[in-house]
Amino acid sequence: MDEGGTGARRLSFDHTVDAAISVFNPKPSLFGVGPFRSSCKPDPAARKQAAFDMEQDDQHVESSDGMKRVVNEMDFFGSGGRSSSKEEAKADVKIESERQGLVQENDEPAAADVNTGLNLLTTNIVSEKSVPGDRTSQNLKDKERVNQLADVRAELERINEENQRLKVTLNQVNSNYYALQMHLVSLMQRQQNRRDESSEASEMNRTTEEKRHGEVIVARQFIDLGQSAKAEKDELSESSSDGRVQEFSGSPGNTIVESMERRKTNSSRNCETVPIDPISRKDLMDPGRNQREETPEGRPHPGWLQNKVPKFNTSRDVELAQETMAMIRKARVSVRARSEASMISDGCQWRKYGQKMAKGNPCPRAYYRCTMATGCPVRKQVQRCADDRTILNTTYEGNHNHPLPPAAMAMASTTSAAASMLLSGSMPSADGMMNSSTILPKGIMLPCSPNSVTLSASAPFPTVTLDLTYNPNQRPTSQLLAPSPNIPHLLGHPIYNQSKLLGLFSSQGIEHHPHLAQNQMQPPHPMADTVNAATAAITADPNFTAALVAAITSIIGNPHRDNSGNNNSPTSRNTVDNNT
DNA sequence: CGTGTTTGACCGGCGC
DNA sequence: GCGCCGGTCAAACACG
Repeated sequence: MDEGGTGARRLSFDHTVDAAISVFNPKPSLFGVGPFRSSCKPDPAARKQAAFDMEQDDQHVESSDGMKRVVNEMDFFGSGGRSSSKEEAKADVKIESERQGLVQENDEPAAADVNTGLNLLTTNIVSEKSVPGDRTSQNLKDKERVNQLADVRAELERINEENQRLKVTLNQVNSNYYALQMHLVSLMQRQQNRRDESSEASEMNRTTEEKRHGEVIVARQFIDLGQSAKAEKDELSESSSDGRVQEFSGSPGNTIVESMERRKTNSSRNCETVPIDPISRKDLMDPGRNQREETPEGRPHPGWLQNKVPKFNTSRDVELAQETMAMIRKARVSVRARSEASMISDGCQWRKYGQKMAKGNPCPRAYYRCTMATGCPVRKQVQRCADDRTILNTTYEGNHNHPLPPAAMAMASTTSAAASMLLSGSMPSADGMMNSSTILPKGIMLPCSPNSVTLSASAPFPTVTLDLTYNPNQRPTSQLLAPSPNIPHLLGHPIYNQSKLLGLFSSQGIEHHPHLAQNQMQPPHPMADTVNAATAAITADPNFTAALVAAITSIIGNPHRDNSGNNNSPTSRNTVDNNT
């Protein structure tokens, strides 16, 4: 079919999600909305299609019987719950364009393709008025058209079915992608708190304990996260455990959680595990709830959104969800990174609109506004740390209203997950660190940097801080670390042995610590092996792989991203180029 | 000339 | 009400 049509469908869906996903949504770029959208508009043959792209309601299409049918929008991903009349209306519209294309392909007389196909009976009427000698040939043409129409209808049905499948698959990929982000970032946070708590314990005991159970422990963490999703459904759908299994196994896209279930049954239960707070579990899925909440047609997306997201049966639920969305828009994500450059590179274009001297900090605070799209509300503040001026503190605020370039997806994904976590129920206190130590399995250590994720709900806006800085002198002696805590955790995964990925945050100061780069190349710590094991389990999932590929592509596929729209120092850029 | 930066002025929220 | 402070605006300026 035409690219425009496909683009329209994707655009419609992505627009839905884009409006609902938290701070930085990578999906528009992930699925290439822009090119599709632009490509479909200029085509005159697809003009009607493009009109539907605009999602203008109540467009009237005159059908063959002279009746005017109403087409609300051109959503080929429309759910099966829609009325059949709308389905027919869409089919009619689609057939028109199909028919036009076929007529031209068959090189029929010009008289045949003048008709736009809006009124198939018109030709018959005209033929009846024509001379009898032409009737035979005209009937043949009509029969041929009918045959073509039947073929086109069959093709349309097939394409619609494929669209449905694609829609489901897309939803599942998106859902798994974001769920995994939240899970992993949440995991990082819990690990941090766990580390704080366990610092009192004996280092030797913990070392042996982790060596013995590390793999199982990490696996259990993901298992518990999987359980969390399950438990959420339990609370909401009151389904039995058997029903849960059926629900998860019903769709291929839920294999992440499903695999967690399987691993749960296969893994050892030697680890001490305290059940995750149900509230926290439920809130882990908040972004999904938000996704669904802002579906334009007021109906949920299929796939995980139906499976894992609380259903809003009351206006209060909707109200709460709206409040959550408002919080997400207000939420801020702060990224601490070492950099001598004036600004870290995140792939976006920024325009400085102000600078102020903040109280208590001799370094000025710079205000930037996203200029990748007119009216993009995203802003960020950049300020050096007063204590350590090599640390750059970047605070993001707002939602991008435009597709993000691939280069911006990495940071966007990280901050998005962080913001989602921040606004989830994992934030127990009004102000302070997330205290989840009580819900963590004992002895779990993950390669997160100290204070890698800090949550604060203090006024005026909740803020989550991703600490990408690293000071080897501050490494706790009792800490069992993966190769380098300063390595950015792409989608929650520690990045080592991937030299190309070193460029991701190189402008954020890693280049200033050559030993870190060396460290990253060293064989992973035994604890890191456990992380790798868990990582491998997750990355085995094809849905995660797709999301991860998109993110990695955004990193290594754009070595010159730093040159776009920020004023990083040449040193940073050179480092990136060298690493890529 | 267009674009981005600089910088003083302005505004609104908040605490006293 | 006043002052402080954070955030934004917009004119002036710099740069390619």
